Amino acid sequence: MFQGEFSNNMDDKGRVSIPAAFRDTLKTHHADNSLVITRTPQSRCLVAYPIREWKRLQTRINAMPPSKELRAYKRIVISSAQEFVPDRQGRVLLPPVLRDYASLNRAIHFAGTGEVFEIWDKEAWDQEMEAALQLAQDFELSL
Amino acid sequence: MFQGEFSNNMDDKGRVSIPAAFRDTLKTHHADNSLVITRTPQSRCLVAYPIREWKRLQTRINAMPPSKELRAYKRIVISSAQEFVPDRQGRVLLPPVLRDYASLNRAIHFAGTGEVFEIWDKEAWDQEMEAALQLAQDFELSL
DNA sequence: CATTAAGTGGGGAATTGTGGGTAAACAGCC
DNA sequence: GGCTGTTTACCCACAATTCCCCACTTAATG
Repeated sequence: MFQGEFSNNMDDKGRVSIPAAFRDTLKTHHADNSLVITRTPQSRCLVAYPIREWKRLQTRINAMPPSKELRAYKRIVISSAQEFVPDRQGRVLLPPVLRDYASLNRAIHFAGTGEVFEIWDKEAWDQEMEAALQLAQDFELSL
Repeated sequence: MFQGEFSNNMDDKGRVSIPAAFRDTLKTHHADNSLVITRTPQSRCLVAYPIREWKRLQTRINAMPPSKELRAYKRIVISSAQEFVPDRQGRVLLPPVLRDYASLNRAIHFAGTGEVFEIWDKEAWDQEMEAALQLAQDFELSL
């Protein structure tokens, strides 16, 4: 289970430390410290899957009937997917394609969402938070 | 398995480096570093097949009953197909026919799609991405 | 305080990508 | 055919990126 939020800095070479908490859950729950990182259509951020979860997603996708939307989804999610093994310091080097998509600068924000975790540019995350606040506020009033 | 996306530049002579990751999977999974590159009717991009995959496609095509559509398909896909062996630096020289079809300029984008990979003009790819994003946003919610 | 763990920075070797040079192959043209 | 200009194949050299290691800083721990 990936839980909690963490902020780390990407260095000039494009490396970011995966939060230790996440590396731990990888080790203990997956016995394998590699990650598949890819885009996601719903926001301008990246998603990191443990291999097992990634395979599950793939089989779910392959079981779906073909459609325009599915093709689009595959283009976004599947084609950009790459496997990463953190280096001895627990970092991964994010390639330009992924960096660009999520417009990652120096400050990176990690957010655990259960089976996977998201990788955000800190600023983008903060904005998303603001927007989410608004939405949730209005929502609560109607409760 | 061709996975991940990569961007490289085509030089003035029309040469592009095949991403090292793709050359690797060619080496390891096909023991043969030659590629068949051709047009695809689906989008304005090129598709690169390892020889084995190319042959599979051919046999599938040959097994089909003749039709107007098949003839059109063959014209697009088969006739433009050419075999390439990357040079010592891992590049191929894309001939004008192929370059024109995909309107390749300097910035070239490679996208792995499993058994094959696609070759796009970077700009065209970005546009495709935008469109795909629109389509896929609602779609993902249903996963 | 020493000690451990986490994040960060940087050096150097190896790999990958890019630019060019030269000679062979090819095409068009007188 | 022989000449000429263009394209292609093959080679070398440099630049940029990536990989793998070590070291420093800061914070948490006993």
